Amino acid sequence: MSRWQPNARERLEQAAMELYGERGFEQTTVAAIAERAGLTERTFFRHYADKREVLFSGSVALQDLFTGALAGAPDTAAPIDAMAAALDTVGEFFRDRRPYALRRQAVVTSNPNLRERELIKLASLSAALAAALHDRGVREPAASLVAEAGIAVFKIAFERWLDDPDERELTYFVRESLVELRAATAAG
Amino acid sequence: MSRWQPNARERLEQAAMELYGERGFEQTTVAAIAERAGLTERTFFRHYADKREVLFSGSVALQDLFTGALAGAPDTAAPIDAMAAALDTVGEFFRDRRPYALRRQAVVTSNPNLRERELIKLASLSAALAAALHDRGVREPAASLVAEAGIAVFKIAFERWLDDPDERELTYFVRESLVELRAATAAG
DNA sequence: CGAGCGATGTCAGTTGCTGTCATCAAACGT
DNA sequence: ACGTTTGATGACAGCAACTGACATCGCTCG
Repeated sequence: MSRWQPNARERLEQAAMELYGERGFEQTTVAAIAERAGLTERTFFRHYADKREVLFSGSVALQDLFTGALAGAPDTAAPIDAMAAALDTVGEFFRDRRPYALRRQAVVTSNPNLRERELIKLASLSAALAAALHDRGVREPAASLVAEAGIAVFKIAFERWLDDPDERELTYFVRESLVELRAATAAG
Repeated sequence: MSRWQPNARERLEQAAMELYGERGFEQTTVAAIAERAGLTERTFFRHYADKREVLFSGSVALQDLFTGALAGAPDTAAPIDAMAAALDTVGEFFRDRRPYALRRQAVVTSNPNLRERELIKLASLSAALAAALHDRGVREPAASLVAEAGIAVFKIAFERWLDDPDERELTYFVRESLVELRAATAAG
């Protein structure tokens, strides 16, 4: 038998989500999270750089999925169409994850520090998408603009998806937002 | 004669900019900023909510300028054209501010905490722009999408403006980026 | 001229976060 | 089979960000 229980990171993440939800982010000490996970405060900081990061372990997976889908689009696809395909893939990914996303979003949006962290994760994602577009031969500033546009569509579609009482799929809102963006920029 | 020197906030901001530039953000203590400004640490926190905020006092002015310009566009202008007009106004605003913007951006981009703060200021600006578009009768999700697109254009144009060895004006890059965005979203 | 206000100072306390060293089970090499 | 190394954790000390409570004292207003 092992000296310690396995899955330390998972336990820390679950304890953090619970406590941030119960008492709020500011009112939760790292010591309390560690205690609920059966670990010490020092060990928390070995797994996560700070108190916010514990809610963002999934962001690398999202980034890999997103950039992979973008790179996997047909070479002949225009940048915006490759982005549309990648957005569809990401929409699929969240198909069964709405309950968790709802709980998590409630915690994140209720605290400015967590919102800041979320925004920098999206900025990192945007930079990765721009790099993937460079690999497709897209030049600046088009690559960065299409990347930012994709992130904007994703952000707004994601919000609307979580708010939707009819529980339509994320893919629906992603497509809706992309159509709206194209219409809005084409006008005038 | 007054009991204290006037312009405490200005002195704190200048001291902070200097020290963040000289030693870096992390290596600068709030006590050191306060000391250079001839004040105490406690007084620093009476003027600024935290160590980062001292670099962002100008963000409300930018937000007011941006939303005011958007609201001031002709009623007949399409949302994207109103945004284009507002972006031009903002471009003008920075005409003589490149030297300061360069110094400040060097400090902000060199520290993740400051980048996070900058991103949440831009998110707040985006929300204000979306609200101004609502006032113009634009509905969701178009309002938020055009707002986000405007911020994306501003961000990318701003970067390119600061990097430009030819020192062309911000307005030039704003227009360039907007044209590129329209071309990219129209394709396909 | 006295009362209250407002900006600052002083001080103690909590908490996020880091450096350093110790511990000990498991994997590894011989 | 046995010593060694490794890797995750604990224990502890310490710094700096931030907060609450109370004191100070010029200035303004009546």
